[in-house]
Amino acid sequence: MATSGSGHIPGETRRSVTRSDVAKLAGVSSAVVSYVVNDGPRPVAEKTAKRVRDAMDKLGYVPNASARALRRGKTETLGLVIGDSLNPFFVQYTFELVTAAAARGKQILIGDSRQSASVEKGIVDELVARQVDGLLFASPFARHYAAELLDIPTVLIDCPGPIPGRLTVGSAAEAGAEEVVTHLISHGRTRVGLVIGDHGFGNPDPRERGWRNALAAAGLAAGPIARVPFSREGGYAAAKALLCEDPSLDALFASNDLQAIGALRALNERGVRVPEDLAVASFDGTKESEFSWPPLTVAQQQLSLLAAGAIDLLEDSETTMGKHLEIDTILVRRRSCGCDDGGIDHPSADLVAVI
Amino acid sequence: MATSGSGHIPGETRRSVTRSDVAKLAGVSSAVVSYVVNDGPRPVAEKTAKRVRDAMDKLGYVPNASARALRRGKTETLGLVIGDSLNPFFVQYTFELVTAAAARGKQILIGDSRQSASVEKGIVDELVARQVDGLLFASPFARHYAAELLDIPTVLIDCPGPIPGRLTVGSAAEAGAEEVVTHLISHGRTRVGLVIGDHGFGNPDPRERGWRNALAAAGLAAGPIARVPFSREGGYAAAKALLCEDPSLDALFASNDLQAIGALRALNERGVRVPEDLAVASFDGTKESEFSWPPLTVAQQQLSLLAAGAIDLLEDSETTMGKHLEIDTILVRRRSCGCDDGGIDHPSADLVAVI
DNA sequence: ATGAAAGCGCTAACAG
DNA sequence: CTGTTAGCGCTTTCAT
Repeated sequence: MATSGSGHIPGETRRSVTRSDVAKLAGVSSAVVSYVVNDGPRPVAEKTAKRVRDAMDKLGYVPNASARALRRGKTETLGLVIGDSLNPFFVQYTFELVTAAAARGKQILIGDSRQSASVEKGIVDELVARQVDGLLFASPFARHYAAELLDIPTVLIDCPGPIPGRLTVGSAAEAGAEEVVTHLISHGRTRVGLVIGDHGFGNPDPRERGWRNALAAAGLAAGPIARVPFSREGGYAAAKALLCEDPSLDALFASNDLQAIGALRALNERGVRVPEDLAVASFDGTKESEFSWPPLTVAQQQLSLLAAGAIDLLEDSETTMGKHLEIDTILVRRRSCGCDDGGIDHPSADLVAVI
Repeated sequence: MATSGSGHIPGETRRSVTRSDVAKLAGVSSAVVSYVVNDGPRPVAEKTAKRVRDAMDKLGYVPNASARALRRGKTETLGLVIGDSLNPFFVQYTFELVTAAAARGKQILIGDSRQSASVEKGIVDELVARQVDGLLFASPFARHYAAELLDIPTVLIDCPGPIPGRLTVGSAAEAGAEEVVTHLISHGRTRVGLVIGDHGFGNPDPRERGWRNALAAAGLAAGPIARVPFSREGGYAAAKALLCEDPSLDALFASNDLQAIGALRALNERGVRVPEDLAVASFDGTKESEFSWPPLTVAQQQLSLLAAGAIDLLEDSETTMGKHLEIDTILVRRRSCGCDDGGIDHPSADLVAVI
């Protein structure tokens, strides 16, 4: 036995260790190394297998994923295309998707289309070039050209309703929005404004419909609407505009957390008290909504369920076609609507060390 | 000419279009297709090239990245290992890294180690298997075992100071912390607490040193310290603990935005007025810090500079070795320290449509 | 200016 | 149980 523990000879040529290096050192054929690495398709004598594993360790062998993908024609990898990777909602969604995929032994490659159709085209090409086994889309353009790529299984993961012939996943947005707006109304609010985006996920946006439904069911007139980007800045501008447009406003429903958080800043700046003067609620329920001031009452999307569902749908895409998976939102009551807010959801006071 | 516009025959076998399909259709050899795709290494007659391009379009040809990587031995891809991909700081950092890499024609593969050394090991193996040309680490474990993989260029991207023989990038954290704490003191604060993490980036953490320096320079005694996780929950717990530990506290410096945001919620809940009763500042300067209430005064890290520097360092890693790139932080004054806060940084009021 | 062909590292028949 | 080998799609040297 050589004494070189870590197995890599410094200053040596850069070529990486291959399967045949391992085979040579273990005194077997390269096929056997393959059988050991993949635990099949043929059995290997335990004694031999051990020799091979030792050789792999010694040489620091890592199988070449490109070669494997080339040979197998599949990569155990999924592609994810997002329209805005800085939005905490998609950040959390991505995290859950990666987790769900990992549980099924799959990796995820992420691309941010930056809301641009042409950038997105490039990303999809790249993902296809990398031979992803499936594609997940959280992007406005998806429904259009994704139709051309039907040779690769595709799921639209931020989709408000079924689309014929497509696999889709989404929250029950209309019902969720209606529930949270109804809750606002139950606090005695009668003039509820809406902050919503323009090129959202559906037309009219189901969150807008939910807001209308709640108002109508309570016999209230529709409040003013501000259409702004789905961003903190958008919400900030919207709140300012709405406040000056309609002084009788006593509540606000925002179509995502980001807009609500922007609105809160505008409100706080002007000394409008939330919830006393104006109640606020939003749709999404990201972590950030729990730590705003005041903490936001939200229709919370169940991301781990959505994510697991999306991955499952992709897995079974051979057999399933044209299915829509809908997950209910959860009404989370916090301070911004006027409910009593009992502190954060998962305290960790035990972890404090004060000196 | 066939009339089938999109070029893909539905119901046909799944095998994807290869270079030789294109070659056949264009009536050239596969080598020529390669020359056209790569614009070299041999010139191609313009007429021939056009025929090839037409064939590619017609067939919807996308080069197979695995085959190319296998042949070339490189992937034009970088690996990024993060300890917590949900932290907005790393989210923004990642975004900038992807942008900087894209500008140089490189992709980035991201892995989240979830603060676990063993998970991280798996991620690195996966990245190595995928033949990344370089590795970026924003993770506590990096400095240890990354030493074994010196055959692949590596940059530590969240590193407070030089490490012999390693490429490192980081903000001037000690100076930045000192500047922002000094600023707190300039508002007349004399009892400044510290909220900091445990297994941070350096020991003692440079942010802690900066805080001490500022206090010492002003002839003030060190305030109380709370050691908590680098999370919103951690900051929440820390503020509660510190408040009850030391009622004379009139300022707080948090080692990251997340902790400060958690602290703000605890303070707001208790009716402690910020900044009147207690000033707050933090380190990082993510977007979230601009939209908290009150907005946070921060030592802001210059992520686009750090990211561009990190990518450059990796590019030149052949020639450069053991370099540390340090970028200054920027003091951003907002309401939480007692400064007048003039509204958000990039308003977009022009984008509002009110109905 | 273009074609033929070797070979990157791996998997999976097939043959012992 | 293990060895031999063809070939995945691509790049590139060597011919032509």
